[in-house]
Amino acid sequence: MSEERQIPASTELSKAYDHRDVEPRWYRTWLERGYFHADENDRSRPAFSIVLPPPNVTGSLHLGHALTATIQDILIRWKRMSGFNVLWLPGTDHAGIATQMVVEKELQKTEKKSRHDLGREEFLRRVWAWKEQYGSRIGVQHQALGASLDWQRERFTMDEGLSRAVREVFVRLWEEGLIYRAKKLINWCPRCHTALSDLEVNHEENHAGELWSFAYPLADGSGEIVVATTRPETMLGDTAIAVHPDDERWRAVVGRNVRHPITGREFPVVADAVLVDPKFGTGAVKVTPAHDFNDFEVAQRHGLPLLPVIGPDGRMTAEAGPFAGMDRFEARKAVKVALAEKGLDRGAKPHLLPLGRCQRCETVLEPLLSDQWYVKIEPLARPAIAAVEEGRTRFIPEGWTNTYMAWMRNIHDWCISRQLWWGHQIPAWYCGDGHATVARSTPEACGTCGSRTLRQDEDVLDTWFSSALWPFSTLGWPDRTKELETFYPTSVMETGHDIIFFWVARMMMMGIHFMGDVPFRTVFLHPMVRDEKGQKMSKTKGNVIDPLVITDQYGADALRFTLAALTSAQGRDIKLAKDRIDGYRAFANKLWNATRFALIHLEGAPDPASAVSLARSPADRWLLARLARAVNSTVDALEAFRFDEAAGTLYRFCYVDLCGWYIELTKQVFEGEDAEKKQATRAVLAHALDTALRLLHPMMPFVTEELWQMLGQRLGDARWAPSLLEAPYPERRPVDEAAERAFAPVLGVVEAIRSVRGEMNVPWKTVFHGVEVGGLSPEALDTVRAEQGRILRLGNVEGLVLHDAGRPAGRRPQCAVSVGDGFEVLIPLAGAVDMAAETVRVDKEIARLTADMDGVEKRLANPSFVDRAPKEVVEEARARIEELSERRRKLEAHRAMLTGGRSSP
RNA sequence: GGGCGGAUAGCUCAGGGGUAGAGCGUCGCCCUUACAAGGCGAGGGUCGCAGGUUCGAAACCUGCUCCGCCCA
Repeated sequence: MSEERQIPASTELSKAYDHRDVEPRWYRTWLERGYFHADENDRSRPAFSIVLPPPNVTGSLHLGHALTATIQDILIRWKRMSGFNVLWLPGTDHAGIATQMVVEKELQKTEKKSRHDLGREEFLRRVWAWKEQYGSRIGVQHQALGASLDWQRERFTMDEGLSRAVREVFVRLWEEGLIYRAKKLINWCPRCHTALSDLEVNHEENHAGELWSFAYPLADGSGEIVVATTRPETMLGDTAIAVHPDDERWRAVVGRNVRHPITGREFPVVADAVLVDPKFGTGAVKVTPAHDFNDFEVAQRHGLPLLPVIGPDGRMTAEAGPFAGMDRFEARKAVKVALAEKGLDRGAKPHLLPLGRCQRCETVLEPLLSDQWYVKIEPLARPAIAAVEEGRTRFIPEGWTNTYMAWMRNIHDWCISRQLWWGHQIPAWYCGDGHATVARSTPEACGTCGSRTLRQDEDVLDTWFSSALWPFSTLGWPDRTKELETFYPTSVMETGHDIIFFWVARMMMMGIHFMGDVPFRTVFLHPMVRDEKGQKMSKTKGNVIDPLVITDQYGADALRFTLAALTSAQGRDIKLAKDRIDGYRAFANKLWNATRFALIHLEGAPDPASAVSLARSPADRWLLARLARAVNSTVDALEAFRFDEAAGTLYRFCYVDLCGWYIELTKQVFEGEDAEKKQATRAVLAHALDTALRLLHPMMPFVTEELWQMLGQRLGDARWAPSLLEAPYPERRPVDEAAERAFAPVLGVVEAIRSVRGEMNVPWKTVFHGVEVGGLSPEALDTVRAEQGRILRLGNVEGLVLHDAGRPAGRRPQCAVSVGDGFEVLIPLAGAVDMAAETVRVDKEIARLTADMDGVEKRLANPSFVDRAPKEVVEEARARIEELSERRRKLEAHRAMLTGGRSSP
């Protein structure tokens, strides 16, 4: 057991915490002991499950992923410690286009070959080899972050089981009529040579282009129609001119023909109220149905022919006549020249236009007419909308519900075929007559005509098609597994809000359709991580940060805590500044040193569980009350996904209450002779540290585990768990508010003394002699008397004079006075400082009190405030005035004394 | 064009009708035997602008300005 504990036998800790030594050691240990592995057969405990949204296997994690991993791991570790049967399932997706491109590029570089040179089979072998070699990078990164993922269940969208799920889903949807094949306009990337779904298009808002006008002559030579375009080359595929039906200017030409100035084709002028805005330009619009989505609609409405003039490679087709074979952008220039030569150029002006680009390669997309496979979305979307309306799945922050709904209600059919090799090949086979046979396994014969010469569809499915199945395919579907039974629906889907449509929406549709229940109960959408200047991180900007660089430098705990502290449930973007991470690295060091202090003094400590019963001193009871408050608000915060609040609460408790006050207060006890008091202090200190480390563990797993083990060893507690992962998470408890109130005067007196010292620049070494404390209530007097040793210590005071309850602290020249709520402190300064400085200090304090009073008095002077505000508020204001004026009165008396003292020394 | 956020201390952000907060940075003092990756103290804000509701607005309402995002 002791060798398993992984700690040095010595209690001599180094002065500073070094994450480099601690982090890898613990991760290995946790893994070896199987803490991350979920038990699908354990139904005795409630389940809590998260499937990690699969990152792209070719990629490496960026800070957005680090945030995802951190938040999920916080939830997972918290729930695991809270007694849930926890599953956190890792994996990656095959990222069709991205991976294929990476391997193609590599192939081009090293062997000067294209994938076509290799052939499909050999190329795929290379992709798999590539995946085997580099696909583990993401796992390494997750481990460095401390993610407690169940690696034994790691999945990949292209592995055998998931491929079976993909095929099953495809065939079933086909059989249900929810998958179909059709020739439509789609977004096409001429560089990647594939169709893309709407979501894979990057829209550039205001591309600086030009609006160029030219004239179409009427076929009968009786005039011309001037139209404007941002894409002159498409005029080669025009099949109509459209005008608005109510436009008087053009009414006469509707139904007549124009002649194409280059190809000589004749086509009609049509009236279309949807497409044409009569206020724009001449009010006449050219119509290119085969290369524009709006024009395509016009063609449907008016029965116009579709004339593709640009091919899949972005070059002009034979239909483009003299321009055939020319690149589309070359053709743009050439067409302008050709029309100008014919005297049809009517000028150009600068114009801002929206432009669709390929998400992968930034190439300007081409709307292209082609045969593709589609999922009919509406029947799948309807139940997915209902599930959210009925609250079966809930979004946090709630605001994203609207985004989800809006998209789901306007959703188009989903183009799922991609002209790639890397991916799930579509399980459809064609015979010589073009009949399609869709099947789970390679069919013998055509389902329509029985032909035995079949060729499988060459296209593959959109990667997101397989990702959409992730919440159940990873659990063994289509088999009915224990895993599904135990862990589906998953508890939380945690991802970025930019991914609502890609993952969340599609997983919802597929999960409901195939499992009969939603894939997750809660969707938590985290903010986007930006750099410290607020810029989006992107490869092109070069501001992407590898989480490993950060964890090396600052430690995973510091990075995790920073990310948690910046994640409010408000959804604001995170600007990640290094200073902030550095600050939390210091926090880890603080915990380290607090534990180091504890280890020195905890020898022979009683069981921390006895802390509450042993604690008697006001300081002990005060700390336990503060601890209870910290426990409660941490648990509240975690339940509400308020990671910032959880982090803030724990940071403040550890820094301020535990280290700043309590540990300082214990020094006086540990240096003293009161054995009983020492034992109580040890119990409280050990209990507070134990509890704090448990509370912090989900956010800072490494340093807490290391310290907790040391604490356990020091305490010699045989029941101490071998890992913090097995220790129960602290539970909500009542807060001893009386203890907090009772101790306040002690804290106040110390602060008053320190404040005088600080403001008057009295060095710490200068001891204050004969400090008097007065103006105390009987109860406060008892507390201050019981804790006076601590005041001496924390104020560096010798000889504390406590006045009887209710009696003031006395008035003497050569003193500083501080008046708080329910106490006053008199500090003899003779010889220590200049009395003029004290006058300045007191004047400042009086001015502050006066300003505060003015505000409250103004309110009280308003009769309608006294009349109409709630009684408690008015009472509070009155009490406040009382207190402030009392304090001011005392300070003024003191000031008079100072002035007198100075004039007659 | 439609929609959603945001604007609070020098920076990064909480707060959400009743005394303006935190962290970091800044300034001053201090190597105080857990920690200089530290301690103590201090300074710093007409809560984007203009109206309105209210006894009372940073918060609620309306409009505006700027910034960001999503959708078409």
